[in-house]
Amino acid sequence: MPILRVALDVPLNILFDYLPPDTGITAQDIGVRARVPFGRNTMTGVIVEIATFSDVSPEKLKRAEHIFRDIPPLPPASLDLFRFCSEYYHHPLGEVVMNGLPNRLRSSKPFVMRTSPNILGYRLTATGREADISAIPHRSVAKRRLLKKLKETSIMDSQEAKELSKRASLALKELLALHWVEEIPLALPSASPSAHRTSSLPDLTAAQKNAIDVIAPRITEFNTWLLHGVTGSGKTEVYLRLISLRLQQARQTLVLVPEINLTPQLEAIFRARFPSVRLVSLHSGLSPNERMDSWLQAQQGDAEIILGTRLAVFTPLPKLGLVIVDEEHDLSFKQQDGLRYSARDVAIFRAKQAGVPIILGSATPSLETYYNAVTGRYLQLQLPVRAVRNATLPLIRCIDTRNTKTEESVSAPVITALEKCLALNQQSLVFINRRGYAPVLLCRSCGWAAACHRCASRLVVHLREKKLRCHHCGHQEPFPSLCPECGNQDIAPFGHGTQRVEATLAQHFPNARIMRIDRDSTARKDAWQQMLKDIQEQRVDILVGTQILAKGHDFQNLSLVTILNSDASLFSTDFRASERLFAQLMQVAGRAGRGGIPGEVLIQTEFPDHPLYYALRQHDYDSLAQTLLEERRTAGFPPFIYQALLRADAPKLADALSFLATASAMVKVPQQVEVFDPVPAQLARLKGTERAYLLVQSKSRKKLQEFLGAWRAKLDVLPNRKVRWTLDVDPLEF
DNA sequence: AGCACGCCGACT
DNA sequence: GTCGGCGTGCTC
Repeated sequence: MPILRVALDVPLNILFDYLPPDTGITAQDIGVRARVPFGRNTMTGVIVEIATFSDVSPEKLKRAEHIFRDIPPLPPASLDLFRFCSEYYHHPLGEVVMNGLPNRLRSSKPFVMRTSPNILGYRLTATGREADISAIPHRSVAKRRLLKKLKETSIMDSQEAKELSKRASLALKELLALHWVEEIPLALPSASPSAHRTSSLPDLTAAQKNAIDVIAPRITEFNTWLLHGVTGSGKTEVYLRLISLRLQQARQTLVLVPEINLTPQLEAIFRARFPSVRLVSLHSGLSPNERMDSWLQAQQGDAEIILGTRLAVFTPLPKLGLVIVDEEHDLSFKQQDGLRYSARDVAIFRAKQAGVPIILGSATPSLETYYNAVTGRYLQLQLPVRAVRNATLPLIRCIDTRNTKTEESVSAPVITALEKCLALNQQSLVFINRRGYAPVLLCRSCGWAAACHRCASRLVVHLREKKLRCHHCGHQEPFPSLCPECGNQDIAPFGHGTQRVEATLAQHFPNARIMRIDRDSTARKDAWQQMLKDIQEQRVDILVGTQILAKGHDFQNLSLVTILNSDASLFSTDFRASERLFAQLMQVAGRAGRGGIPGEVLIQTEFPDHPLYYALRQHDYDSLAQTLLEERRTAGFPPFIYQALLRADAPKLADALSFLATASAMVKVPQQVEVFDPVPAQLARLKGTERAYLLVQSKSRKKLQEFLGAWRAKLDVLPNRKVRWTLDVDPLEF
């Protein structure tokens, strides 16, 4: 009797064995979902193995209830990918597998295959053509519009229908029921290479051409390529040409981007270049059905370009031919809870597994990636100049705030530069990476500062909303009128955020059109897209905003960038702070002067001689990267060492710390592996739970992995009252 | 993670 | 005398 080995979404590091259902199973059922009894409930999991025997005693074995054969099974490559992630990140296989599936496949309801909305067409029946539109009630606007349009165009797809009215799908259903309209399958958009637009492609720079010429002959083999291009150097164009190559060979391309924000823009660019190609996007902003549609098209090999955020890295892609990770240095590729994977690293595994190239693109590669490039593990290609004719890198200057007065955190040279920009009708960007009005509310009498009661953090003043807010847990409370400690009225916001800078600039430039862009102002659905449009269409003069502005956008008429307050990160205890600050400033600075008008960047700082600002002024990523790498080498930090954290959360910090101490004491630490003392996390309390961690590191990734594996087995059986723990391999935050 | 079983405090 | 607190143990 065959035994089904099922991966279930439970935090247990085992598979569960089941007898096959009465309907039987076949070898083809590896990789399909099964509904099984589990404890008192039933659960849906994935069959990852079919065995001939079970170690579980026969009387305990239950019978699987149902095998879902509604969609094709997950291919062996996907199961291997999940197994790799489970082993490398030391996370239960069941959680890894179920985390990789769209929600619709995790439920215990069978998935009803509906015809994809894009490929259904509608047309009038004979009855429909004779029907009298005026007989339709006037308030049925959707129905009227649909019928009118159908009479004009004879066939339309559901996409077009939706554009006519939000209620189109409902109206269509009614019309179908009346037999006025019928559904017809439309031919899939043709994917023939000849359909690609080949005329009027942009001219390539020499460096772009070189990059393509170097990669193209090796487009069918695995290599990790670092495409290191300055801001505005046209990395996207290189992606497009390489994708086009693979499209001609009927291969799929997976494109990973750091944020949802960037998908619409990139999607538009890709669709414009490849109008007849099937492109799907995959990110957390989709509805369960949309996500399911995209996933299915990808899994069946119909979608040729898959554009998504980190979660897209788990999509089965039978014809994978190329992987692109844009802005590879971005932190958001690392998941910060549950399965703590790095989508960039998982993507490299996938490329290797499929034997296809992967392109890591960035203007400021992570030091890990850079190090791999200089040591030759990755192949590096440079794009050193901007792609737009006459566009040069902006001139970067520092304003020494030790001897230049600032008023409300803005110095006179910045004001002058903004004035000049306004006079020229060019746009400017004021970067301050801190949203809200002020980062802290202080009592000047007793020194009290408003703090979050659930987190170890200060509350941020949001003056416009008259609220104090915690940026970590979202808690908010009304703005107090007196100090709650001493009753004094002398409480005042201290420091500067986007709201405050916006207010200051509004006073200076009453006639300028100022737009604030941060998570608060872009929270409303589609707000950011609308704001982008306003910027592109020159309805804004000065942009005040956070890092949202830093990423990937082309503002053609933007000539000035000012950076107000970035010194704090210079002397942070986090050894990655400099790397991040540099990347961020380089990205923001890179917004200036992209369209061919000369750009200027002003940085207010008390440390203009700091090597980081020096490198920034020279646009010299390499020399700073070399310096930082040397520092990391001497200090024994990554990439010269491999790290992992054992993280523990508990209501009381002492419990978390003592759990970690026990965990550390119960294991023999092998040669070449170091285990450090438990310490409270940087943000020691978050949403009411105390957090601590323990650092483990080794020069040998293999030794570290072996140790973690053995340790985890012991941790699994360690009684952990009140404490929740996880392993974080290759941690980025401490 | 759920979910039950199980043994000790304040209530109809 | 019960209702219910959350400690401990199990899930094929």
